[in-house]
Amino acid sequence: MYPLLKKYLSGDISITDEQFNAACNVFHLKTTKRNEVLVESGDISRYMYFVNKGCLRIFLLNTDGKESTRFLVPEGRFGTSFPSFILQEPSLAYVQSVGPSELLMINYDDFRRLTDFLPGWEKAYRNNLEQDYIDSIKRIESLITTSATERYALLMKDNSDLIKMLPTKIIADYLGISRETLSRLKKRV
Amino acid sequence: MYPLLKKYLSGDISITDEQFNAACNVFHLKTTKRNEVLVESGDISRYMYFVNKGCLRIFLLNTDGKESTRFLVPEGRFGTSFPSFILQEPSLAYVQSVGPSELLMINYDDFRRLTDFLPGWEKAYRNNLEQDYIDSIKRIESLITTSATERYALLMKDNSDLIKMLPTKIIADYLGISRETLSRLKKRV
DNA sequence: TTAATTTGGTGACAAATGTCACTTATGGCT
DNA sequence: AGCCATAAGTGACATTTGTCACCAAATTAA
Repeated sequence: MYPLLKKYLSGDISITDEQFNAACNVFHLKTTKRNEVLVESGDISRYMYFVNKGCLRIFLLNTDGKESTRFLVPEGRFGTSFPSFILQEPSLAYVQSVGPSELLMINYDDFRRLTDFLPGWEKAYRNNLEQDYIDSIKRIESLITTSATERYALLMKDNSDLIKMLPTKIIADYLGISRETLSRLKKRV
Repeated sequence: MYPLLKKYLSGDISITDEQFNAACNVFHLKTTKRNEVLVESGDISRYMYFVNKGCLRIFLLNTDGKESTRFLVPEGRFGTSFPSFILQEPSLAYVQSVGPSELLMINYDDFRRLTDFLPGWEKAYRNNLEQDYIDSIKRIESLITTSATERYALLMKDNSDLIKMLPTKIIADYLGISRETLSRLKKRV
């Protein structure tokens, strides 16, 4: 069961089925519908979600009703409103499944205790954090150094699968531009 | 010596002078001049720098010669070209000290081994990573959700000390806008 | 299947920001 | 102290992007 999760939790070293099963006890399966909201803005994000199938979206809603996508979490990765989950304080962002999804959720205390079951987790978690941080640095760089056109071209090159499966409006607010602007970029590029 | 570093390395638990001294052996003091470049784009960033005095700046240089500041590292924090250091691959960014600074540098292998000397480091490092990641998420949010005017107002509120000590052009490319635009914002806000 | 809703595209115009050229002010260095 | 290089400010104009209104296409839900 859940080979993606097992791979993710193992890190460098392989873990036994017993160890993995013990860890699995603290994960709960949640099946979501399209556009289902898992965390509302203002809630404390109590769970970390592993995307076994589907895709999560973390987004902000400003006072004018405009949405901005902070992150997209593809299959095989953990995601949640990270600042809220880690600090256990109210979330600015919403967490939503963009399509019908299969999530494995784990609460804060269990997440912090994962290391008790899983010998490789301490290091694997640190590596994942480092990689997520690096990804976010690259996102910052693209936002401060490139125009919308370049950002779209880059996303198309690196994440063409995301572009294919997600509606334009989500891609647009992930890039930090309006739907209309993206619509026009598509013609030019 | 170096109370700021000791505090940072300790994390939650206090460490003894002996433990700290052992750790100190792998740090080397470097005194830099204003605008001194520590890592060139294309180099592998071999050191993590602890800012004991002064301020570091991590910036990108595009083909037109325009600079963009990815991060500013204040006193009492670690900084380097993080993706390059962690992955030990060539850096896109430059690392520079904005004023005369006092840095404590540690090479990659020693950094990875810090945990051998310091009982609290594993956890402290993870906490710092989480916090740095959260900070970068907030930066992404401000870049995708707010206008230049709002970003400047927010920076002035949260980091007025940085604004005071750094030249306008650095603040401008940290915000991802041109010097001229920032100049005009200052009058309006 | 159909009706309703959502999404995507486009024109016209507005607003924000960038670019260039130039002047003034500042601050580092000898 | 004084010179020089760098930084900051500003006007005019170009470019990019956003906003609004509207229609077409696609997708969802009944």
